[in-house]
Amino acid sequence: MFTYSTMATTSAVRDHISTAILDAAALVLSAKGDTASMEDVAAAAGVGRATIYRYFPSRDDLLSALSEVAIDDAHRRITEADLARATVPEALARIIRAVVACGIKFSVLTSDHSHVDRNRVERLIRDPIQAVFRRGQDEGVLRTDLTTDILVDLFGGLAKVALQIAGNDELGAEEASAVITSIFLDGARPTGDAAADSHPLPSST
Amino acid sequence: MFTYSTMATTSAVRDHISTAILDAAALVLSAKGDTASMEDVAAAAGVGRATIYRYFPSRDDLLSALSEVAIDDAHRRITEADLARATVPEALARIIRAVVACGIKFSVLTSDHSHVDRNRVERLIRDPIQAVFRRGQDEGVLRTDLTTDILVDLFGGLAKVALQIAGNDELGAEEASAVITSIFLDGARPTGDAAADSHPLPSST
DNA sequence: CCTCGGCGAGACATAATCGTCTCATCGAGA
DNA sequence: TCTCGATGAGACGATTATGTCTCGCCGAGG
Repeated sequence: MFTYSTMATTSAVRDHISTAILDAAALVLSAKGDTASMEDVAAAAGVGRATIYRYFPSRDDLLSALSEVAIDDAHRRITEADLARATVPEALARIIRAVVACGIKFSVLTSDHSHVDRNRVERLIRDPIQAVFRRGQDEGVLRTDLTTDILVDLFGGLAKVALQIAGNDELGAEEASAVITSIFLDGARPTGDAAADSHPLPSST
Repeated sequence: MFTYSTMATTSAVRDHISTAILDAAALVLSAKGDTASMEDVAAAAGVGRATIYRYFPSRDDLLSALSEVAIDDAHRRITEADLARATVPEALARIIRAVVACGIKFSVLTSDHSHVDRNRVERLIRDPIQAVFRRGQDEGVLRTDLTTDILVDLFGGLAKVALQIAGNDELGAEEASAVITSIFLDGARPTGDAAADSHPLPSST
């Protein structure tokens, strides 16, 4: 038998340290890439290298856990965004806000070479987003001359830029998401001042 | 003394092998990230590992040479695009075409963690592109509520998407560049069917 | 046919990292 | 104060990649 108080404190502390390690890992990985060593992570987390192995048995386990946390965080924010009950433009803005709020963790999911469960990302994150785009096309708010896949890719590319300029403090999170939504929906031409040049697309694929 | 013919053949062969190694390095690095080993590169290039060291004394030298080649290639294409003599929308399309033509090599320049001379990239590649955006704003073709820096970043994000969908063979190079240009300039709303939702931007920073 | 230069294969030493282990220390709780 | 558990520091062997070297091979040119 053991005292509950002790266990409670301990497990709370464990969670705290575990989170610190994962955050540090996200930071270091996004900064130095896959070549970041366990010592780098330990230093960034302010713990000893051995401590990391007490929480994550191997490097692979750490990376997998990080990926898991990133997916969960992104999924939670996407779910809370309640995309289905917002207008499409508002839903797009919420998606960007969710991505920016995820911050560095989100970039873990977009870095090709790591331990990311692509199927989970697809199902938990990309699918609900893609649903917004499909709805946008159905409602006539989004172009239908491009596949939803490509629209999602384009929006995703802009989302990464939002992450970057919000991380650089070039713009605040709110401004950044407004900019991305505005550019994606209406483009970079001065508002209301369209035309002046024709850009025919090859008829839809 | 030595025969010219021998030297000529040899140096031609050397150039050929050197290029093969650099191409393989670009391919492997973009696929596996910084963790790619010299053996990976050698295998991809179809040469022995020792041969790489005969051409590039160290791993660093290989990466630096690769970066150099990538910068030169991108710079050459940007220069040949003759951006200053095209309309802004046409210039944007040419930029995307140049990026897509660069292919995998271009992604070397955008991968944060490597031996890229940021100043050279800034001066040789980003500056001429930024000039197009500045001109676009001056001519009233591009919004002025965003800094040119941010516009370039946004366009860059879309350029990477172009690279990706062209690499996936989802779209041909021409289509991809047309799509990106069109989305960037006019957005994802159906053409001519604007309105329906207001998205006020915070007044320019 | 013979020589020669470069290539592939692989052995080798070195360095870095991983993963395990031990030990001294430190703080929380009895 | 004393005990216990977890931490940080660091030693250790194992693994892996780097960079150097040698050796056998092959194809080009004489």
